[in-house]
Amino acid sequence: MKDKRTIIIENAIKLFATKGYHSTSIQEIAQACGFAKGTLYNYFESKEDVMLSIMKYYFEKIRLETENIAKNHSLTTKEVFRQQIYFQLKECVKHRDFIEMHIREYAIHVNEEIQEFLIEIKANRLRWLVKCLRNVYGQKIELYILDLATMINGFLREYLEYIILDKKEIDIFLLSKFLIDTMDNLVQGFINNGEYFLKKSDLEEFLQEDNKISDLEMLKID
Amino acid sequence: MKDKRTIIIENAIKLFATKGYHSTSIQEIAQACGFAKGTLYNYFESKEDVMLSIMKYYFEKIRLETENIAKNHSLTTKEVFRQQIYFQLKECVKHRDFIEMHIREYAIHVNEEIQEFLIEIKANRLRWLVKCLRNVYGQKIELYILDLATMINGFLREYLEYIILDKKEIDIFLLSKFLIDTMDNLVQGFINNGEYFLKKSDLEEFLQEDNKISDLEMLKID
Amino acid sequence: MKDKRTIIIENAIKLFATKGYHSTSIQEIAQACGFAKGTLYNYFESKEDVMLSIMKYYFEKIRLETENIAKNHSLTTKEVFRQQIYFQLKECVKHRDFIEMHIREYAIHVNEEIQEFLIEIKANRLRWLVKCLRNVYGQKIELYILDLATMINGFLREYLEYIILDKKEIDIFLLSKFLIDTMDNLVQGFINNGEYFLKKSDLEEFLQEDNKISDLEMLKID
Amino acid sequence: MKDKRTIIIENAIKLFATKGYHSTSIQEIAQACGFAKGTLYNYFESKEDVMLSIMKYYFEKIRLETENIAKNHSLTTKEVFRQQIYFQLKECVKHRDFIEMHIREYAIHVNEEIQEFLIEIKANRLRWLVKCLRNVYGQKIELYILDLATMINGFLREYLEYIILDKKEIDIFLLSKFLIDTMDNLVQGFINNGEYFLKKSDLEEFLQEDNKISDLEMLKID
DNA sequence: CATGAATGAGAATTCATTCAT
DNA sequence: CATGAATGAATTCTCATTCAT
Repeated sequence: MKDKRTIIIENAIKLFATKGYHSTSIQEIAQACGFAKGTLYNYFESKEDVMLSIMKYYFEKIRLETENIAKNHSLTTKEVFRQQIYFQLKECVKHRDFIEMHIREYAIHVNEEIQEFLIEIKANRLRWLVKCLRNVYGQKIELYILDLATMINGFLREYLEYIILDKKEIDIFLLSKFLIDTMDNLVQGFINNGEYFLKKSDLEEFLQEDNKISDLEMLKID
Repeated sequence: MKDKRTIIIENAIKLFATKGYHSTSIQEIAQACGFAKGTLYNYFESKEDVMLSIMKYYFEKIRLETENIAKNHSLTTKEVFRQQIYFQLKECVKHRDFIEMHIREYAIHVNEEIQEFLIEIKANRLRWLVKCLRNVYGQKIELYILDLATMINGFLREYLEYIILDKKEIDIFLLSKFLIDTMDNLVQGFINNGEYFLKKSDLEEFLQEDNKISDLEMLKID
Repeated sequence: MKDKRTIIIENAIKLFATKGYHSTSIQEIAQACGFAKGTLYNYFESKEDVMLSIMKYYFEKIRLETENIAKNHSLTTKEVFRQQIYFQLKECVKHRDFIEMHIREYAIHVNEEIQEFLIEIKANRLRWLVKCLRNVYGQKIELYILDLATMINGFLREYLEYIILDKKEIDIFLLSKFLIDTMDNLVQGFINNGEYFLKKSDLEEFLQEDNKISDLEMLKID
Repeated sequence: MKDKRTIIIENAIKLFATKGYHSTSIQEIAQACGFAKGTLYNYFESKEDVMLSIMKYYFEKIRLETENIAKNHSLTTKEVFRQQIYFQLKECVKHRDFIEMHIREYAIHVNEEIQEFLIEIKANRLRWLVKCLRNVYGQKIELYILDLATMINGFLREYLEYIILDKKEIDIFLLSKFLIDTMDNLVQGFINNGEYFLKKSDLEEFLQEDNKISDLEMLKID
């Protein structure tokens, strides 16, 4: 049963990425899978459910793969972080279809459940980044930690867009190193200036962990 | 006649932002406007045309408003740039609905024309940022200018998302100053390290100006 | 007032002939006339009324023109008939648009009134042909007169179709002579054989004249 | 599956014949069939497709039936021709709805494909008539063969109209004999006079057979 | 009279979902 | 489980007609 579900998810994602969620019909997905339309409904409750399942499936997949890879390390925390970023980017390119869909139809309006799921993913990621930064730089960046996490997210997103949407051939290894260096620069700058923008209270609901998606807790690696 | 078009655009944008393009029907837009369904078709050729018009309307509006504001200045180029960013953010908040729609349905699949329009907007913005950076920092950052522009974009996008999607009350003036400071940090860091990532050849097609949308040349202020 | 009506009719006929009644919109007719849409409704009650008026207008026009031409004659009845046929064909070519529309959308379903009008036209034409034949050949063909009239109609229709639909360049003068000769042949044949097919009782309702359309009584020439 | 297609075609034809193509909605056809609207779209691509399918279906049906009937004959070529005409008339009456639709909406503007199909049918019929005439009368009528074919067509059309539109009860057997006799008269007359009107070059494109519709080659019996 | 914006009924078509086989 | 025909609600778009200016 897992097998057919996977086939459906992987075909659906491809179609959603190229044609968009709303412009892809169940019929087309079934056709791409080589199944009958009705068969899809034995594995998914609805088209919306396909979408939600895709998200759960891929985020979980990416989380697992990242987790597995980043286990054994007698390395510095910074190098661990760099490797994690590197592998995340690598996974993103590997699941290019999903990421493309995700970029294109960010927070696409399908239903409440998906909406909430995406917010959780976002919050989860922020918490993970904060934890990583804390591991790497220690207490001295506590004041700037939210701004740093936010900026890193923005950078990654922007570069990912070049890679995915504009199909640039980019050296991901170099990019991960470049990101770490840039991060060091920023940290140095923050410490010199003493300035920060975001306060913990600004992102309260993002930062407090609830148990909703403990089973997906994406990217919670260390 | 201009009046009704504007009413339609402003109601449509609100609906697109909250419900998404595909989940909003012409019927609903008409209802929100207090018009009959047919009336919309006296002002727009199709639903797609509503979407494209929205984009042209708002980008033009934002461009014009930014342009007007940033005219008289006996200020440093850096301060000019900060004010421009400040006003852009302000405009984004003012046109919150549009920006929300834009964030949510980035590169949404409507049709080719809209796709191309969005690419032009993106390219245009990159060129503008590059020009600003050159004005502010001069030749010494030429090597890093694409990375800087990319990062600033990512930075702004991420903070905008907090403001728009998560409805944070954020002090935009402070944010603009914080951005400039961060930018200074980045520049300093780049110059110290001598490292860069993006090469001119990577973004060739984005950088070469064509005349397609000279009439919209968004945000080309100085 | 007559003037604008005529402009409308003549533009409408052109459009109906090329695009068909249902595929031509009031908007298009108005545009072709250079009027506003509303203006049409000052001259016609509805689109259906335009169609009916077209038919009345053209049949009347053709009738009048034929009538005028065929007045002075010191000719044989057969030559008169030939000339009438000749002029009718000529008029048909002159009003090619109307005839084309008429051929294409024969008995088109617009409304009851038009339906009835067309039946009257058809009956009228049959009566006229019968009268002509009686004038030309006298009592001896009385038995065969309905078949003869029917056949002549069929012949003319078929040749007209070549001229109008297939845009053949055809010598109408020769055609009228050819028709008369063929008719002579048929008459000779009928008289030799003594056979006929249609009986007066078959076409009763067509043959009995009522006054419904006395004002149009098309083609009632002599 | 064939079954439902047939039900749809037969109901559609009835409605098209009485109300006209454009005044009949898909809804009405579905209702007449006892199906849901959507069901029609499982069997036909569009309303236009229904129309084209009707034409192909009926012309093919009539062709097949005529073909089957006219096979065994130890008869004169003239008698064969008469029987063929007889059966064609009979089929026309049998498929009264289709013929009525065909008469009423001759060359109706639906789309290019249907337009072309009708022209092919027309050309095909002309070629078939020419071949029959040649079989029956031999070389001596070669000069007059196009006029003869045209006239026979006009003749049949006119009488068919009485039968179909005016619902006359007519003895088709007698009509077929009457047609043959009339044809003989015409042939005799043509030969006596030596006159003809249509030249081969006038109908060139109609006469040259192409392979487009070889599979429908309507009424090509011998 | 002339205008043309407004109307809204109605059309064709799509497609997620159901369900009998 | 697999199928795919049937469904019908929903959608976009058209267009004859009205009517205030």
